[in-house]
Amino acid sequence: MGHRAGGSRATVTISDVARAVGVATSTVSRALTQPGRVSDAMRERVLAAANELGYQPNPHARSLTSGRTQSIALVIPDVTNPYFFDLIRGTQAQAKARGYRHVLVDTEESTEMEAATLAELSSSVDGVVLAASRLPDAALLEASERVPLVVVNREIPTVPSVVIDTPRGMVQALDHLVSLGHSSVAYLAGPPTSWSSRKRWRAIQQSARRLGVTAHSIGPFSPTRAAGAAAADAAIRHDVTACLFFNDLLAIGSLQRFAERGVRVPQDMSVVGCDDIFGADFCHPPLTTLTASIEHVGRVATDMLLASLQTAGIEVPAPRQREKLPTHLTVRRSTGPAPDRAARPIDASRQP
Amino acid sequence: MGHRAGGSRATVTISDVARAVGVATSTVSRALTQPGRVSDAMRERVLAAANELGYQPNPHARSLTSGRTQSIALVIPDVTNPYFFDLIRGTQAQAKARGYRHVLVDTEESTEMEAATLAELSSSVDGVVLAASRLPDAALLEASERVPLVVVNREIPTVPSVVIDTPRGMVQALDHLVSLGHSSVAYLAGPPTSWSSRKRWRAIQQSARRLGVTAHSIGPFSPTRAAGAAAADAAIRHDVTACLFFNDLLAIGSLQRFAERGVRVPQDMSVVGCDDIFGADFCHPPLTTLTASIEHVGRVATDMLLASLQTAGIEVPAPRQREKLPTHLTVRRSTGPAPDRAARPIDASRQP
DNA sequence: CTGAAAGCGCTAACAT
DNA sequence: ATGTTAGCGCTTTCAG
Repeated sequence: MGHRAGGSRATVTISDVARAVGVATSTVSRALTQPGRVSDAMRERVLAAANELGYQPNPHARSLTSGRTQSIALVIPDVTNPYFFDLIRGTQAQAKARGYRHVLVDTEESTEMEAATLAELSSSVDGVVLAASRLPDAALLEASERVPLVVVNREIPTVPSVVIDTPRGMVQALDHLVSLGHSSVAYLAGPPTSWSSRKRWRAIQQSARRLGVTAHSIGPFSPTRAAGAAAADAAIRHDVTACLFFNDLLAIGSLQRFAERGVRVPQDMSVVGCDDIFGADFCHPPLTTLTASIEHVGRVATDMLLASLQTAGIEVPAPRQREKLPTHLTVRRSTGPAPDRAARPIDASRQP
Repeated sequence: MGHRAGGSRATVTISDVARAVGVATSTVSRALTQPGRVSDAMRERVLAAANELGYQPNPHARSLTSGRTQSIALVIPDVTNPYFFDLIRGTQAQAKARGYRHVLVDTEESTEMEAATLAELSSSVDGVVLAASRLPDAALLEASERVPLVVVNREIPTVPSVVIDTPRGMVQALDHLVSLGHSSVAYLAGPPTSWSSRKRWRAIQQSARRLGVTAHSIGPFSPTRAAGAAAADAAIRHDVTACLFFNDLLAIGSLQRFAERGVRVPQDMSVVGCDDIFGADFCHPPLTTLTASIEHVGRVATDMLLASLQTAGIEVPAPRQREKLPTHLTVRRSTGPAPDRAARPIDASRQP
């Protein structure tokens, strides 16, 4: 008997309601979904009957005929990463606000799984928000022809996107470090397939040249706390006084390692993270990092997606198809003046 | 033209494949979903053609006829809470492993939204994992008659559930505190509708009586970091030397407040959290807390749900319908010996 | 093992 | 404003 034959009758369909009211199913359908196209009296009666019978529309049947599913998907490489939680929060909140269901898919950093997911999804949701894709541009371009798509932190001509301007943020961070007297910094890079990581390094590199300081790119590292230890070790080996990390997870992971190795943050080493995730403000020491509301990114991406659904097929100037959201440096206690490196080996007591 | 008429032809359906192979649609359907019921040769041909044409099954059509949707929902009160991150991770991972899609719904701590969600979901997913429900038993019982349901951290006769034995954990925590010399502790309670919170307090209360120490229940508090400050203030006012918090979020939130008010943790106040969420190990000081793999909870709940789907309607002794998972105390640096309260006002130098 | 036919529950032209 | 009539894409009896 399964679950459909619970306490009451089996599934109540639209025709049960129609029969109860004594009208055609189409009338019920309209009363339920197109308020203006039936008389008020009729709407009342239908709603009453539907309520009475405990009618629940079957979304699958609805999708099948209408083509709309009233659901969007968020595709991310790793549900484990707190960064994405803020994104989930944003997309989920905005989807719900707009009456859409929210499907979450984790591709586990696998490009194949990502590709397969996009293919499947194209027939089961109205649109996709794709974050931190590991797929090449061409694949994304093709996917965006099959299903409305908004990519996050990726820029591809003609594909709608929302990116955070972290390269500019990295430049600010570098300025901050230079103004603190640092002249040799490291960028601890993210995954090689990460578009963002490459962009960030390029910005740092250029800015370093302009400022006349040296910058090393070290890595790649997995964007995880666990990899933070290796990143910290590498930074120490490169003899820099400041680190710009690909993300907060790496930075937070490094903090403990620095402590273990007797490298004081920020006295001996300044640390800058990126994203200002949950925890960045209460780790020890609290992290100087690039702040942007990831939740906001999720909302903007969702809005962009849903807006494009409205105008799908119609030749209306679609709303902004490309957003670049600003980020700013939040200075906490993990950055400080560069150690006086000359003083240390020669005469540590020079300072009174 | 929308998205269905991308670069190639419009949607490829099962009958396109059938036509290409020169067989009936039913044969294609079988070849795709019931491997054993067609000849191997036929399967090969169908698969080849499907692949060739870029056929993607339409899950909605599939659900409509078969009744199965190959998707489950996770319903939680607040995507914001890191506790649920781990749960999401667990359910999402296990669902995917079993070939199910994962729908995420946030009810925003609203009982009405939770009820409405459960009603809707009953026709759109194969089953629901419901965590931290704010609904009364009766409502859940009824819901579980309409859709396969597994509740997390809630126990209701006849409804499958996965709970973490935090009451027992709280007793351990109290033992730990008593062994450190504490004799007056506070329980900082969660939401009044939280079944878990009530259970925990009952366990603490009984255990305190047995151990001959005093325990106050203070609150309720919203289970958030923000509420941690108020909780800290309340604890200070109640003049206790140790706090058991409903969850880590509250505990972490309190840490900063204690610091601001000059209450040293753990010298002046011991703090115990619950759940061991992301951040509990790197906050300052690292939190003594009750550890249980929430991700594991998610996996177990999902497995239980999917197992019940297999046997739905069939009178087979369903697998364990009730799991109680253990938790254990992880001692970090937020708990320490009780301050020598007698000594302070009288003679602070008594200890040599 | 394969084909024919009947719908799943609903929406969307067409009619009226 | 409402009713009629086709299906959406697929699975599933029921026949062969």
